[in-house]
Amino acid sequence: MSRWLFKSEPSTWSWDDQVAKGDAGEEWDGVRNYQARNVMREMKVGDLGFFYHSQDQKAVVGIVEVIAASHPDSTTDDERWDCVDIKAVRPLPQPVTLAEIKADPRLSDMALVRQARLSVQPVTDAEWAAICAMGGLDEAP
DNA sequence: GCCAACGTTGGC
DNA sequence: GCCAACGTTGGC
Repeated sequence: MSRWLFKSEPSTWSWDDQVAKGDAGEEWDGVRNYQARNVMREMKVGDLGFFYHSQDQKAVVGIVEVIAASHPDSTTDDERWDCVDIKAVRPLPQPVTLAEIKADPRLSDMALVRQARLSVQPVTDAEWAAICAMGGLDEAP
């Protein structure tokens, strides 16, 4: 099972918005970037990901699960763009900030650090475990 | 609010 | 196919 990271501006789509959707989840639509789209095409149902708030908060705030594999983005007729559906699983007891991530040598290769503008990213198992621990989870899900 | 990074578009 | 111009994102 693979791990991912989804970046969102909270003013557009926040963790609270995601939680409010419950188990029904929501399309991660609106991505118009080939690299991010290609990342989503690799996702499988049951994969987990981090939910990251860009802009003001700049922190990983929660964990989401992929509940539908890549399919056409319903917000456009342009067939180039696909997206997955995700649902909120649980918040991190303590958000992990970008500053903490940048300060941790284990996380220096993360796309979050290397490619700030990529909105959907892969996360390695080691990075996943490290951030879960930093976020206050006893055990990485 | 500014600016660096970087992706996209369009003219040639 | 190249590259300049332009637009957007996101950190500071």
